[in-house]
Amino acid sequence: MRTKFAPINYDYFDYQGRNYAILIGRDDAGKRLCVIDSCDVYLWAVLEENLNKKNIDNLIKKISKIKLNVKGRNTKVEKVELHKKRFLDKDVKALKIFATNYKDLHDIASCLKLDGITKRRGHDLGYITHYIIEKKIEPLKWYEIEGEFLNNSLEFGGIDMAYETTTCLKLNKSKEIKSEKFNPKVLAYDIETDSLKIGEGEILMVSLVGENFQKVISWKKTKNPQKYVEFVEDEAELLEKFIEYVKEFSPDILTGYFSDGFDLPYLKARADKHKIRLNLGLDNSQPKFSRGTSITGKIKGIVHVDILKFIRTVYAQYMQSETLKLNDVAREFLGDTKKEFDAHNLKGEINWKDFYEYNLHDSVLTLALFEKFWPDMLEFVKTIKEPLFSLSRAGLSKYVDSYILHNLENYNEIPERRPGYDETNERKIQRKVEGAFVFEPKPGLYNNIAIFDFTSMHTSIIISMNISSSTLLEKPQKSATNIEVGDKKYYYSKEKGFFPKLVQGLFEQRKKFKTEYKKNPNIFTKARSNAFKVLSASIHGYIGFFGARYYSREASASILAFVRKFNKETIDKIQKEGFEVIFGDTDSVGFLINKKNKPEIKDFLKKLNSELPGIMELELEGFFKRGLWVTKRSGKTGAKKKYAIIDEKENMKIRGFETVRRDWCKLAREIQNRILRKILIEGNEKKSLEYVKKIIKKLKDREIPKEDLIIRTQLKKELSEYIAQGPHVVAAKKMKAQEIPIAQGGLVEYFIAETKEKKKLVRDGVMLPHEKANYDIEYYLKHQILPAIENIFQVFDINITELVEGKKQMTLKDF
DNA sequence: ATATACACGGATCCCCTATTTCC
DNA sequence: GGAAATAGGGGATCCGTGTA
Repeated sequence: MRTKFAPINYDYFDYQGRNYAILIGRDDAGKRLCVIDSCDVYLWAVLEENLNKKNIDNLIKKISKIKLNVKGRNTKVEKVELHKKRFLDKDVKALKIFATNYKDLHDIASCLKLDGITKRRGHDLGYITHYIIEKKIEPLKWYEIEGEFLNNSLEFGGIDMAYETTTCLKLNKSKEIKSEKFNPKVLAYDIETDSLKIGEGEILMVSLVGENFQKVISWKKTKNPQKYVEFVEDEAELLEKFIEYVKEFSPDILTGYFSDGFDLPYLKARADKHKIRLNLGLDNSQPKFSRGTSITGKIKGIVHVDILKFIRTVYAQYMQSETLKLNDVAREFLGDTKKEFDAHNLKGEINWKDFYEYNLHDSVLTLALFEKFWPDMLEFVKTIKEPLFSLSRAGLSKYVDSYILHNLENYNEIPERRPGYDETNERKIQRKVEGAFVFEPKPGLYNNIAIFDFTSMHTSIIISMNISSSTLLEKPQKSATNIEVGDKKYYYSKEKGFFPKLVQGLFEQRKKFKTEYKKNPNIFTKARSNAFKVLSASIHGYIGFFGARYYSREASASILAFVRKFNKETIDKIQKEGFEVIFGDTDSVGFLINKKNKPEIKDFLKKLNSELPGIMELELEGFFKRGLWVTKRSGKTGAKKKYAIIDEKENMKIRGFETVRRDWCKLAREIQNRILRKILIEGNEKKSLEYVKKIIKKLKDREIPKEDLIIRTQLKKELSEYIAQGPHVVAAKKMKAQEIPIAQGGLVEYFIAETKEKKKLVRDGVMLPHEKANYDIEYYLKHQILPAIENIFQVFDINITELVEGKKQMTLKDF
């Protein structure tokens, strides 16, 4: 039979010792299909350079005879071929060694420690990645396929019968076709429990939300519930009903928010308790949880997506919100928030109807978030060619790694291996490479500033200077690009390496899709542009990441040395042109334009650009009306990575100041923000002083609401791991004692209260938000407000601390 | 385990010295 | 008068969170 098909979920199974890929997806009528296919499995053995034909033939003969029995499985070398390949930019002869079962490639590789073989590669990709590379059947793309029905057949041990509700096909042929976007069927879910510890409480209700589908199932009954609420007798029945509805809806994707870490394991634990099979899988199997630091829940045939993980990988660093809680993320991306309901305080009277609504709305938000990020996930899946499941769990290094692996054959390259345990540790303990250059600013308030910055600086250096692990030359060459790193000098080949070429491809596509987005802005062009932007920006981080296949400390150090060199040279050139440089950090430079007009500055920029090599480019970030730089808290030197600027339209950009830091209380942040704004708009500090006086009076009169005094700090490690007992550690301990849930990664909230004892330590005054106590006026004045504004007034030669404290008598009236 | 380095700044830790307290 | 306790100064370190 012939049909259209888009694969969503990839899995594999063994039958008679061989591997088969099992692809679950949809046809163009929306019907679910299960496609079974196989591919050659092999690894590469790179040969010594000077082997003659006879040596090679002997080697092939020897290898062809390898037979193994691993865990009761017979596996053998089935075929050996000699190929001309490239490995790390060198021409090599390599043997392609085919074997029976992918899982045995490691054992085959151990048999290949033979004379004449220098490297064994390509057996650590994972079967699914290997399959996609081999067969080019990529996730979420459309194919026209031909195959044979498996109708209760015994082929493959009757696997089609396990997938009883699904049509199964054995694939014969496939061809990619251009077609509409793929629209998956998505179901979001969320549970509410009376204890947050996995499996320790009871599941009170569960909500399910999909297209035209809203359901809350609960055994906590009340009169006149909402239409979407369905009652069951007890928790066991709730679980059964949940399974039933998931099966009935039959989603491609089941999504939750933090569902890997909470909802799915909870459901499984409670099902186990009631001896119910949580048979959500299309083959009626139960979810499987991977071990490791963070749990991952996998359901056969359905892609379980914990949307939180994708957001954390791709968006967290660009987000405004200070936590990744559903409420904050929904507010930022959807403009919607959770329903008001204290689900953690279930003592006393519970308004169940509110609770149902709260539960439903969490799923509504989760689905909305999924839909919001679906274009992004789709584009990433297509770009890195890995299935949605692995994409949604991977970090940026995995994204880059996958992109490289799936593009290697364009360069006839044999893949490099993942570093082993020892190698990883060795890389970790290496001294850090020197990073970027940061110019020390001269504190002050300045007018008319221009800022230049390099476009994708690290990436364009990799491309322009041909930097990678394999283009690094062992010996100096006269014509080669070279760069001094410390007391060493590294040389890079003139001949373009596959890695820089691959990065160039990425970079050019990034430019192309950015243009496409600007011409035709919609969510899909935006997502595509963003996917390439994120990937392109992650390359340098990848090279310096200890787990990377193409890790190179030398390359990373060289890139950073070039970053410093170009930044310093640019600063030099700008100064030589007669401008005063105010700040510079990594890839940007800010300077005073003085009497020069904008076209003159732009001409100057053109001149600078004409002197840059390769694809490197300096661009105008903008003209700014005014900017403020302050001193460090200690000493008189200018503080780096801390400034506030304002453009002609009075858009303010604040970097590094306490205003943008979540571990300062709202009061301090707001005062600082208002002061910065007043100063930047008016060009002086007069009105700000008045404002500060007003606030300090309010503070002293205890008129500041407690909410503005709450300090939020993340608990980065386990409580027991802390050496220093800082205020947030003490607060977390208090929470534990009061049975308020707090775990590693959670946000701790507290305020500082007056204490009777002659206090020395801040932590002695730590109080949780709900605790009743008088806030410590002195602490908030000396440790929050003054530190936040002191350096700003310092610029105008005003000692605000002295004004407030030192001359109390004189200023009593003022304050 | 899951991209990098640079930087700020609060709070505690820890050592030292001077001063106070105790017997 | 001498030993022990205490205060406080200051650098080192821990820690979290920014910028790029």
